[in-house]
Amino acid sequence: MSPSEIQQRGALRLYNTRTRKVEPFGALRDDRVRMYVCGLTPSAEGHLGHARSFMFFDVLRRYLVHLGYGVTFVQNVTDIDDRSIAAAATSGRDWREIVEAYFQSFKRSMTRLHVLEPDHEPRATEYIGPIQSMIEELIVTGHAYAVADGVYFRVKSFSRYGALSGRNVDELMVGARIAADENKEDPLDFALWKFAKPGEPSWESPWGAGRPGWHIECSAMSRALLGEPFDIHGGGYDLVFPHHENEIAQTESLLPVPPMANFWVHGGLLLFDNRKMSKSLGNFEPLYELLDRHEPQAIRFLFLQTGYRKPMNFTEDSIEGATTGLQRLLAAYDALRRAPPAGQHDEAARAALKPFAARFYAALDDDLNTAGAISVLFDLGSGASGLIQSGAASPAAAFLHEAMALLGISPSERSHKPVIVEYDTSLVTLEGAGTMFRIAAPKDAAQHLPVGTLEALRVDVGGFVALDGDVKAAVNAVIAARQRAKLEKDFGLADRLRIALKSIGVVVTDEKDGATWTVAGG
RNA sequence: GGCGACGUAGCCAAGUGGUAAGGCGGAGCUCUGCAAAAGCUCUAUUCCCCAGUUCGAAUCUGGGCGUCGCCUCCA
Repeated sequence: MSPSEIQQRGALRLYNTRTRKVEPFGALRDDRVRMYVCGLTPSAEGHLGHARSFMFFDVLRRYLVHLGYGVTFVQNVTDIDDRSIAAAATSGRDWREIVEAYFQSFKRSMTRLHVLEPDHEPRATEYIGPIQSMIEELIVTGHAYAVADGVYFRVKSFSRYGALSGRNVDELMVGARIAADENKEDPLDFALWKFAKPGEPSWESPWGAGRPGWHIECSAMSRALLGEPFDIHGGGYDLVFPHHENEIAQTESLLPVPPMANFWVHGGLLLFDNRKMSKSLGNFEPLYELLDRHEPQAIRFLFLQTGYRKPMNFTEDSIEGATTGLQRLLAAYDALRRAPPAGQHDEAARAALKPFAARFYAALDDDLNTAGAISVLFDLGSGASGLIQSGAASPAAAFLHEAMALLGISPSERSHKPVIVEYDTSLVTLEGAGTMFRIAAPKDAAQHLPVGTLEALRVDVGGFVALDGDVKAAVNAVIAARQRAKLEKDFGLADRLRIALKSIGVVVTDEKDGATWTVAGG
């Protein structure tokens, strides 16, 4: 089903933190959406909270592309900050090495989660020039000043300070958690440039050797890569204040006409044990570890079943539920895909699908209600047998594929239907109660597959599993032998073979005309 | 102390004025050598509590209780 039949690009509505309303979304110019999403500060391993945020923006990006926009997606890397310097000091390693290691680990996790690569991934240290120019402009225009330990932004010089986060500058003082600093004119002022202490990494500047403060890199890099105003500025809710408030102050102080960004979009935080998952609180499991324990696509599926703006509590129960649900949905997709092609009821079949597609896209248009959209997919999955009978299997499968692709789910092959070949059960023996599994492929000599071999040969293809061809043939041969045993009513042998396959991670599922097998997940 | 969000079945969760989506789990049935999968059916007279507005409220207003977040580095 072509989206254009039922979709109008202007129907997308998005919550805008800047106005605190859900508003119709449109590109500012050229049919191109310029978006900047605050990325990682790689001074520690990424965690699931990062994954939630970046997966959401990934879906937003995919949907904008789907709607026909060109999209320029920028995600920064704040590769210099106090914590990576501190980590370098305690570990004795170079700070660049530490940052690079965490960043590469994070990138691998993003790939496993099917998060698309940003178009630009600028690093703060690569934009020292533009950062310094911006600071210079702020000094010249009276919005910044240099003192003994660095250059600061003069918060009181920007009248709209606090508008994004709904804070009142006078009341911010009362909180008493803002450390007074003898150098600063005002406790609220924040650093644009920090002078280096001995041994710290630094760059030369007109004011003194040092490094950029947090915030300024985003103002400078978004300006350099997207210009102003751009369409969407995103990040986690915890960035609303002070990070995004400060970005606005820096950028808009130099802008004749605000705003810096049309839409400000913030993703809800992920809780773990009902507490915020956070580096500073220390309550998180490294992302790469979690991805080893759980199917990455199931994590994605789980997250998309909660509204992106809501705080969400991650539990083992919830990920198990999502895993099961996703498997069922993909099973329905497989059934639709494998159904015999429809006859000539093409138009009727497409019409049968239209209500599903309409509901699906209506949900996404409504502030990216992915949870509602997924419920439509489940409805479609439940009705799969009916759709097959009415000859709508093919367009239904095509629609499901498109819908899941939008959500970043790859419904690629996950099961292999073996061809039943010539077999000879005498070639199949079991040794050591399933610890050693000797099998013979139809033509080849016997192969030995110790426990764990298949696991070792797993190849991740779009999150699902394909196997090396020889092993696949071998497994098919065993299954063929089992089919023979079943035909001969030797159910004892059939069961032993199934148990043996299971012991090496292969799950056999009988069907009327044969059997399919999958490699057990997890 | 200031600001903000949230509270829907055993669990997760959609739904912002019209009479409770969906998922997981659970129960039963069908199919099946067995197992699994799949299909069908059932699983909240009710949306934290109280008061109010309304013909009508989970949805709006006021009050209360609870949980969480931001105000300091944080996706």
